[in-house]
Amino acid sequence: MRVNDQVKGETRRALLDAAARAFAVHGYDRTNIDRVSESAGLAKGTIYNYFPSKQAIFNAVLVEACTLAAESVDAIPAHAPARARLEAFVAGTLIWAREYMTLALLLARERICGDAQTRELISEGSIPCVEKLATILRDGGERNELQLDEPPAALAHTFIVLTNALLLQASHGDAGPQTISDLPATVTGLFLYGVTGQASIPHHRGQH
Amino acid sequence: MRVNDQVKGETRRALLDAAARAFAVHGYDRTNIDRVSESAGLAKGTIYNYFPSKQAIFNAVLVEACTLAAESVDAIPAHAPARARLEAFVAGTLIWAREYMTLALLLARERICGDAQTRELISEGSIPCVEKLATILRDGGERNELQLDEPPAALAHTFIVLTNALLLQASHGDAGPQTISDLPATVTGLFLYGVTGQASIPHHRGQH
Amino acid sequence: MRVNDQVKGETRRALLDAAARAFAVHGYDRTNIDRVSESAGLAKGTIYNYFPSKQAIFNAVLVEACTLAAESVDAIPAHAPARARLEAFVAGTLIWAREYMTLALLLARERICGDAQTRELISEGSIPCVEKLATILRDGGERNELQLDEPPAALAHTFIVLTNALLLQASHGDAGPQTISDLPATVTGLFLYGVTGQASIPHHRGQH
Amino acid sequence: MRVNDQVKGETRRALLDAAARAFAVHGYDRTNIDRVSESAGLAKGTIYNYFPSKQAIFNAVLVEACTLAAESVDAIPAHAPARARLEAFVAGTLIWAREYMTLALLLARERICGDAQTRELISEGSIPCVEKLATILRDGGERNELQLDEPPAALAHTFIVLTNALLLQASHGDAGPQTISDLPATVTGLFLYGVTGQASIPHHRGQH
DNA sequence: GATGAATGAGTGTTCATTCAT
DNA sequence: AATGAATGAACACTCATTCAT
Repeated sequence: MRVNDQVKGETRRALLDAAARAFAVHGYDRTNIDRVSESAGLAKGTIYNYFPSKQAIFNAVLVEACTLAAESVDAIPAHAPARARLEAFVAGTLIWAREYMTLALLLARERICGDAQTRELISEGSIPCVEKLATILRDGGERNELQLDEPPAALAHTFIVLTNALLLQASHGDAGPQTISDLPATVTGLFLYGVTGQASIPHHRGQH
Repeated sequence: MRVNDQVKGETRRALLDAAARAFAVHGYDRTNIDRVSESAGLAKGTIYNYFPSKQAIFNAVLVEACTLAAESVDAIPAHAPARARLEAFVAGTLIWAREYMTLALLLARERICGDAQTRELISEGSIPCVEKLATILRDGGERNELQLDEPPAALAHTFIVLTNALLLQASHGDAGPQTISDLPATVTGLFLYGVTGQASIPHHRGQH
Repeated sequence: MRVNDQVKGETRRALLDAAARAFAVHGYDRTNIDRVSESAGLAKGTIYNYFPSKQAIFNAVLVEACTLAAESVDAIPAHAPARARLEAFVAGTLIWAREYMTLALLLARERICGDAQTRELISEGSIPCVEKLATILRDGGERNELQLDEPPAALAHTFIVLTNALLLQASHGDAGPQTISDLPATVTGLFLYGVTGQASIPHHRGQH
Repeated sequence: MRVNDQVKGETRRALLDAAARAFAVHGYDRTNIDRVSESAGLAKGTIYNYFPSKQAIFNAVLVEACTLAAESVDAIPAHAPARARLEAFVAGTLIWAREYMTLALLLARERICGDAQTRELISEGSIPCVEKLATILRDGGERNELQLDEPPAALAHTFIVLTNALLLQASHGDAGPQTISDLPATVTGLFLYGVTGQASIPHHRGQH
């Protein structure tokens, strides 16, 4: 059935999409290959022409999510205050999270609650994001906008975990302070200045 | 008969303990009833004399975890600054988390990543905690120690999610800023004043 | 369903019997667990309460076959001419082969055509048989009834392979010289004196 | 077109070779079409342009093996003693077995342990061999070199089974009396005169 | 009440075969 | 004629649950 690469790519895409949906909704264990293939409009066996195992599809979905997440923060202004850059980071993340909500939630969940192997995978896939964030924080430190008690990379990681946790909370609807739209300002504010409302003060101070 | 009741209680306890351990380590789906009963030193069928289903044991474990977590924050000083009370809250949480680490991690995981039904269960079980926290925040607001932009209950929920996320991160070893011992100060500081290092200033101010 | 050892033993027996039948008729690969359990009158899962895997049942069947085969040659006269003892050996083998024909054919087939691991298993299980045979041959050599050009153990092995090959041939119905009843004399005669009909001559010579 | 036919023939050859190798190494059930085609350097679908089914390839391989085996015993001296002719028969068989070892072992295995249909196929393919052998034996009987208690055709069949069993045993390495090189003399000697070492005596007698 | 053998629906995975290209 | 993607029946094995003892 010699088929060109485009068709193959589309099939792969359909499988990844169906898998992402299923994994996001039901989690790894309760997702079953049968229904993934069905939902992709393909036979069960077809999955195994594209991925060697259920775990492999799962990993492929996560890796893709990491890649998209990394791309989503490409357009962060280089010469802005740290706070603005952090907000841009979260805002970028949110744009793709809106477009690929299930994927973003899946990634958030696995990042926080996944098993060791999965977290390791995500860790590796998140290196670009972490580095981008770390740079922002380091720059902020050097310009005395921020006072960092911890290594920038560690803070970056915490920032991402925090963002993901709040994204999940927001998605649960019982969210708390923020709607999803407010997440960038909320997360950044919380991260930088806590919930006490001083959030805007140093920010404005920085703008003076 | 008293003795029988006691024995029954002990059996139930053994089952809950074994289940908690298993669920914490392997998650719901990968935990199997067989091994739970084995690890409790009982026969598989016995579980079904105490719980109607696997899901029921899981729920019982979570409810117990919530109860323990609520008890752990009983001894929070009533007439202290908000920050100190929040730290005491996290510290109390950590004390039981240390003693029942697996249980605490299980609860944290399910609170953030569990399915809707599980989260609902935890939500209900966490009402005492949330109320306690909300009171602290409300008090802090009334005394002008804190400036709350959001309803105290919502902030309380966020505070708990935040604590749990950082607890998980810490437990993963790749933790970031804090060791588990530092969690109370870190979480409280982060929550109240962000990472920018102003953390201690209002705190000390509050102590004057 | 606390059940006594006898019932357990019977279940195990039923499974082994059904498995032996199936493996003998269809071979390892075409035997499927489902039908084995069905044919034993049990559910599929039950098999896995008794054996950890299909391979394990197969091995258990073969080991049992080896044991029975070994027992079948217990009653060989110690002080008879080598030929008579060899015939008694084959006759004993045939008695159990008649009673457990499928088992005997399975064993024969696997001994000759099984894969390396299976043959190794059978080799080990056949040590008692081989030793018994080797002793007969060695004795025959020492009494000058036989002239052995090869080590007795090697000859014993060949003798068994030969017996098994002819048993299989006989069972195929297109057998050739012998019916199954004639196998003891045929095999022994063939092994000792070939097909040329001098079979009885040295035999008698040996008796002088 | 001549060239196309030649190419077709070569493709068919490559497929048969790859199939023979695979079937010989892994057996029918564990051989999969995918790997056969791969090992032939062709696409999976191509096999089905040449053979209607897996079973058909298998059969074709066996038929070819029978043909080769038959050709291998073409050059048997017509006017020699029976023993020499039998040895020549085994020697011829061995020459092709050496060249096509996997094929020879496959054939041996299926001849002895194959299912009814497969054995029937081999039976038919072996008619030339059996007739050649039967003639040798009949001649030997008429010249009083051999005393046959059974129909020559039946003895011929037994002789072939015996040869195949010992070939397999030898190939297993745990062979017993003979290396493969010794097989002609061993098999013939065993078949004619048993293991007692009188093997050569009647032979020499026949030569006087 | 405790037991653990029995159950059978459900799972991930394989693979001979088909057929559009 | 050759390809290899698609198929789906079949398989070994798992496991929550039941229930006779």
